[in-house]
Amino acid sequence: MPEGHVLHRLADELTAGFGGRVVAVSSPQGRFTTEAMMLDGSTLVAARARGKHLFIEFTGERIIHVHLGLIGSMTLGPARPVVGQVRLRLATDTLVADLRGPQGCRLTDPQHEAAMAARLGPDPLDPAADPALLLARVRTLTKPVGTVLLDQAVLSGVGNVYRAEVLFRLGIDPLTPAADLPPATWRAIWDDLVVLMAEGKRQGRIDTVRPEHTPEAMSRSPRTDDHGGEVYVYRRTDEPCLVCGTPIRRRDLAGRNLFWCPACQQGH
DNA sequence: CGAGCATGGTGAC
DNA sequence: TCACCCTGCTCGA
Repeated sequence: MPEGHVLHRLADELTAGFGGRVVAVSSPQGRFTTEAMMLDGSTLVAARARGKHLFIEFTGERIIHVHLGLIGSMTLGPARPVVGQVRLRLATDTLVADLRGPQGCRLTDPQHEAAMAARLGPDPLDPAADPALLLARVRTLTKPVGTVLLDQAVLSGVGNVYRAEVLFRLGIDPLTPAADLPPATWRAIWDDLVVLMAEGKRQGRIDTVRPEHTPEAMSRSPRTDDHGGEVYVYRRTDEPCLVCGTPIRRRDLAGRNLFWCPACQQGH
């Protein structure tokens, strides 16, 4: 369930719970045993997120690079027995972090982290990110905006939910060629993502509906989807648009399900 | 209880 | 473009 907000939240939790502490590192499942043994008993310095990548730094410039992929998860909680397949466990006397089903988990170094960071576009959750890099990049791209938003080299941290929701909120047709959108529109996309993703990080869920369209305001039932948030179009195929009532549509774009309102999203 | 699917990305072809 | 990674949930039989 990971878009960028999940990784940034996780990085903060790891730093708060394990930063400056001696950490027991293990790999109950066995796929990371060699690396875990080298780190076991080391002090965790800090954890950082860059887009959807997570970097957990230990003393001696040793860094665990984690990518959760589609199905991976990392959960923090009180000390408890290992249940199921745990690729990596970080533990103190009172706190445990279990990594399950990640796409990637490897021991690397600062050079590798820097190289990875260099391949990523600006991250709306990075306070130091420069949206000018995004604007310069998209000026030459003819692919649809709905495709470009998922390209981590152009913009990092955005996933399939934020893609659909930010395009709806700004009334943009997802198939509009990226370069056809005026710079001001791309700037508006960036600004909206900064707000939405910061809120997503803070709440631990994705909420994108404006106050006037909330379940309370519209006397409708709250949404109970996997990510738990209130959204306009994501996974609402054939349901009425919360703004105009037109059935929400779905199609494949960039290998992922795209959801949009054909009536509200005609502009660019 | 099995099939299908999912907020993601890689690598083979 | 597709198989695959590998987990957890939902849905239909």
